[in-house]
Amino acid sequence: MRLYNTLTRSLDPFAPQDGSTVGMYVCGPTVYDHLHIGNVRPVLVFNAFRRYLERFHGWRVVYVQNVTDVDDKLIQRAAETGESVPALARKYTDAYFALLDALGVDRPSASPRATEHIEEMIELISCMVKTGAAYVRDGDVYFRVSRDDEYGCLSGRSLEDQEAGSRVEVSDRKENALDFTLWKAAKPGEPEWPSPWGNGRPGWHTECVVMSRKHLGERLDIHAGGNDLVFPHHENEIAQARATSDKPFFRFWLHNGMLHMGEQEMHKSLGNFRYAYEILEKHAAETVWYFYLSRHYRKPLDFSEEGLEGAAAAVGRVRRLLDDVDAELRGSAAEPGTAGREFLDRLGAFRERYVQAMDDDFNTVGGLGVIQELVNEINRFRAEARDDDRCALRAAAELVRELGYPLGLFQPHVQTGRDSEAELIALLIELRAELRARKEFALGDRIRDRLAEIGIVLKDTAQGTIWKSEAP
RNA sequence: GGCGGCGUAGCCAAGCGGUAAGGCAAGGGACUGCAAAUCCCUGAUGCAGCGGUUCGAAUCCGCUCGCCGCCUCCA
Repeated sequence: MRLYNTLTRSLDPFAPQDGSTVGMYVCGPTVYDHLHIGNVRPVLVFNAFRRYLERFHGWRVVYVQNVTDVDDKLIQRAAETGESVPALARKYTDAYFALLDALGVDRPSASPRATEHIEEMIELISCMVKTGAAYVRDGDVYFRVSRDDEYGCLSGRSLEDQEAGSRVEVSDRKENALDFTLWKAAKPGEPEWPSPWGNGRPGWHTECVVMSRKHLGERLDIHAGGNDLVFPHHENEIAQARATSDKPFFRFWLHNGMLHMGEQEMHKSLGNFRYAYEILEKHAAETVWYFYLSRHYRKPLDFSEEGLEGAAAAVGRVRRLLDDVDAELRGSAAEPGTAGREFLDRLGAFRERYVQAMDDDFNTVGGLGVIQELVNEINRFRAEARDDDRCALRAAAELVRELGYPLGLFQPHVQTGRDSEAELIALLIELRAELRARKEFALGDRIRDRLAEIGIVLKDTAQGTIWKSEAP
């Protein structure tokens, strides 16, 4: 497969270095508030990516996503609400994991906290101070960008370029406006840890270097995050990695596009944001996945209620097909005839085209298109297939579920009903068929209506009446 | 000022030099006692505009117009 690599600015062929395990690091949340709908994009996109690598390439994926639980924003928020920083961090860390669960997102292989790696960060910073890659000023420590010839290699901007722009505020403490903070001296009341430079806390850019190395070791395959992190965050990570080791850092840098509200990027400081949990109050998780993955991950995505409704309709059409097939084939176990086998032979091409799209820089939109075409194919077969071929629909439905899995779509509902329930419903359907044959429609409709009231929906098809239970 | 992105039918959107996927919405038809669902049919002679390269361009190059992002914490 090939992936667009921000580091090389080109589509590069990708495979894990050791041939079997992919080490992946995705920048996670700063837990000072609930995740907003923009934060959800990398969570969904890279989780889908992880699932795809595991299921369709057979690679094991070690997926690390950090939790930043000490930071200026957290301190500020705590001061506003009167809570302690750790309490605030715990509260929103819990909310973050609850959101992952609600979305049906897999838990990361590891979710390292910044506060659990203070010692290691101090070690790394000490190393940079020792070699002159960093310098100390009144209890603060800064990275010295002038010592790094390759600074700017990720974001494609030279030091000269940026100084010319000079939008960066010049601090009298820094040697260069672009020098960034590695360690920040604590003010009274702020969270603090002892260090060789006095009490303080680490800067944001150091934690990801320490935690990715610690949890991935040599498997630094992919580093991912929003494209707003390219500069300065990821640039600064690379600079620190280069300053502290000769070993190569991440080979692939993947960046998702921003979520827009109308014409603008959504941003808390603009006040045009919405919390992610609000969306789940109105829409199923599956709808949310479909919406986010129906646009290529590198492009900006316009958030809209209409978009979500369109996604819900698209998901619903596939869901109904799968539900109908499940209901129709309930209990049957036969071998398809010639026409059925021919139909199944045609299906392989859909899987191939799906993989082709997904392997091409994770083109989930193309993948979704293939699934929709597959659904159309199944529907056509379903409309004309003879009875002894219909069992082929089961394998077709399985294929839809297989292709949908990485995208968080079309997985079977948890089965809650009991066999006796199914038998009772079958009995009622039988009675209703008898009544309809006698043209006693009023009584027949009453059975259907009463069942609908308790969540059992009947549908009369050319192959007889099928039923399914509606999720409450 | 530097770096980068986007503009494809009513709406969303793929496409990466070989003759415009897919979804949503809409209309017509079939099926049906009624429901619900499904199936079939109908769509861009054209991909912001103008030039250029090519046998061939939505796709490459140049210019123009419009929109957006990063360069400061931000997914």
